[in-house]
Amino acid sequence: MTEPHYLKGLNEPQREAVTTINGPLLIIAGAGSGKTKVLTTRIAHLMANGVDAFNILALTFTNKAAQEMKERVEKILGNNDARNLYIGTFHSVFARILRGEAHKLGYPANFTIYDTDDSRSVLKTVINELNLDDKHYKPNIVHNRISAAKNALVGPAEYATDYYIQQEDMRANRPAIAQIYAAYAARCFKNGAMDFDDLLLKMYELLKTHHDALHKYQTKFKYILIDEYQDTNPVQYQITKLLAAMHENICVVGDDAQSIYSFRGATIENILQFQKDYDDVKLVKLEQNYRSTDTIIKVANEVIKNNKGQIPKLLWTENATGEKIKLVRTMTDNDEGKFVADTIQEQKLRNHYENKDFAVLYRTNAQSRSFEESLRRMGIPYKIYGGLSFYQRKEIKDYIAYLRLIVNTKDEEALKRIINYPVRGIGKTSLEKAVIIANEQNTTLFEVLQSAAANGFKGATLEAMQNFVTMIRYFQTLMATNNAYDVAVQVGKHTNLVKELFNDKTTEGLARYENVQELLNSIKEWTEMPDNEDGEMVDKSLGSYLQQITLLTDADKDNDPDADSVKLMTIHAAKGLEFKCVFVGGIEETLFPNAMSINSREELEEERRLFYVAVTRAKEKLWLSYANARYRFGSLVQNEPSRFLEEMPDSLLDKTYAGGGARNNAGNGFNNGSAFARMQRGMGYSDVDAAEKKYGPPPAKKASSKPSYMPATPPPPKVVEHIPSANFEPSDPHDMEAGQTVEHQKFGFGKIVKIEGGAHNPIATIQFQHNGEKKIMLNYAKIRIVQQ
DNA sequence: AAGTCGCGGCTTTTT
DNA sequence: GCCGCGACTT
Repeated sequence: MTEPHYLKGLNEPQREAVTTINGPLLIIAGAGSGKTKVLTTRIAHLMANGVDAFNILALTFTNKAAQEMKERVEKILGNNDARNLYIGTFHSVFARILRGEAHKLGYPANFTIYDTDDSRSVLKTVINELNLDDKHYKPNIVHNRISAAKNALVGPAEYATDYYIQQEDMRANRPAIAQIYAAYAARCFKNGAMDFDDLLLKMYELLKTHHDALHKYQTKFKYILIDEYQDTNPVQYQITKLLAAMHENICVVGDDAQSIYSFRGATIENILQFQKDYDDVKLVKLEQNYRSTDTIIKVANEVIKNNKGQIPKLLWTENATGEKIKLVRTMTDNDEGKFVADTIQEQKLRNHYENKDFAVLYRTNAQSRSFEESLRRMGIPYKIYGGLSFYQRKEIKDYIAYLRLIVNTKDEEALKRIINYPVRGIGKTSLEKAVIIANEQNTTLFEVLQSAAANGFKGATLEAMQNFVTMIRYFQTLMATNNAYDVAVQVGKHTNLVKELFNDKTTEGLARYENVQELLNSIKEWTEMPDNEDGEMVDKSLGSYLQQITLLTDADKDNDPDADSVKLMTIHAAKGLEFKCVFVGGIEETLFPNAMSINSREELEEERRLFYVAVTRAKEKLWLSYANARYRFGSLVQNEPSRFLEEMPDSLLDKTYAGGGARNNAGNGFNNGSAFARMQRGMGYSDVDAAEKKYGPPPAKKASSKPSYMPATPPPPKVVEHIPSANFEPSDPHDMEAGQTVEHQKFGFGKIVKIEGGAHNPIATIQFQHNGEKKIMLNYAKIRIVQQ
């Protein structure tokens, strides 16, 4: 028997993973171990052995990954049978299923999908209606809490009665969250809307409560594959368990070392539980890395071994040793940005890299700014993933709100957003009145507007409401016979939305107009794209469009993935990706590991896994950088180098200094003095000596440096010099309170006037003897309590 | 009713 | 340092 061509080039464990067709299969796949190749080849192998694509469900982490896998399967098989695969993210696959089944749960088929902003907005409304203070019950805090509950399969009733949960809410002084949760869930239902978590939760409910639906999908999905299994949460686990129960042909792929989403309920327990839930789970480990140099792999291994509790495995590679990892210290975050831009320029010239070979990774979105600025200044094309997305822009949200309302008039969030935009004379007062009536009559806001006369509205307001309703109704008739794009164009015309923006000739107005045009183009593109995935229907309706648009991940929104540009993103967003050259920035205590995560072993280990993910994105070259000080909340804050840096062996590192102004950096061999160290001392930086001891003297500024490369950082304001006492030992911020006499490392002695800002980030107002009154962030400043 | 100004809160990470 | 919100203005 001849071996199928696609098995050639697979190593032994890969081959085993691919050819194990039946039964539960757990693949532990280290970073860069050919996981995607295994998954796609396995799907191809299933199909080559007679499995119908209709019977395969594959759950991936992004829709883009799904698309790519589909294409690769088609390539392997040399036909287009793969188009019938059911493949996508958990959220988009379930949204698609729910669209057909929503009526069973009392939702309209065209249910709206609320993104995080929508959820918070609804929460704010609900919180105010319950006469609670939204300053205390902050919508995002409440939302996180509700989201966590949903992901753990805890409904409102159980939430209210669970002793442990209630204790937690009591301790946080937020006892009414249970009440808010119930009201929020009811409001979403009334609005005909599901939030992100509902897409999972309602899918679970559907399978749990509707036996016919369970049977239908169990029968359909004879083979199930799940990627990034370490990042699944309990709802996802339960859903896939239900779906797989009939055939038990379930293959999950994950790497516990890359589990980085516990904050949204993911747990690697799912991997361990998997082995308990099924009999005879076959375990395959993919440990050979094909992506990175040996040095990168060694460093990654060294760091991750500091975590306790892992599934035993060792990543190894036959790849070349490669260069040492460049560990770079800079003075400020702006210098860090300049260093990255300079180095990219240099590497392009010297080693013929292209822009797209580079990625800049960071812990928080806020860090993108300094990189962005430097790259722009150097004229290097770049693209930022994440942060404020296209669809979060006001003008886009407004436009989409119209489309949402047309599809689902129950969607109160959408209605409120556009009822008076553009201005049509339905002001705040009238709207509030209508909301009250809707709540009293337990009907929707749109229905109140529809019977505005009967509800006592008069004159111009009445007329405006009637016109508005008539217009929306008109769009709905269009929708019955037109595709998403045609309806969207008509909306723009009739509402004057487009004209209004067109007439705004300011720069921002112009940008907004262009954004709306881009939106229309993208709708057009979507409408014209062939979409016969399951061969059942070609649905180019507005409702279908809206449901998929909300679920696009950042990677999916990249409309030109082949563009030659440097890529900037958080490490989370870089999961599953690889780049020839990687910069990881801001590797400092309080940033990475993040200050929020240093209080428990679990959280710290997740930060370390995140660091591991960052490092293993690099194929050829890796730069790790940290700044002595960086701007945070508008002021310069000093940070220690990250503890993770100490976990890497010196022998694999190439430590350099790239202070503000150094044009040339890594490995340039300069070593003629320490002008920068002196300059830093003069500017009041205190950690230069320590850093020099640790990392050796920094190379001096290159004599020919252009003035434009001088530090952009203004010198800190003059302070009256204070020499800390000999026994200076910073006190715990939690021990500080108003009235105490304290000593600040730099500002000297003073008295705490008051402390604000909550326990997580206390800010003290301190009256100093010689330096006036200052606001000090206690988490960062070094302050000693002198006298209670 | 709409626009302007100043204050405060914010920074984890995302579907 | 930026964005959103509320208060205040026209």
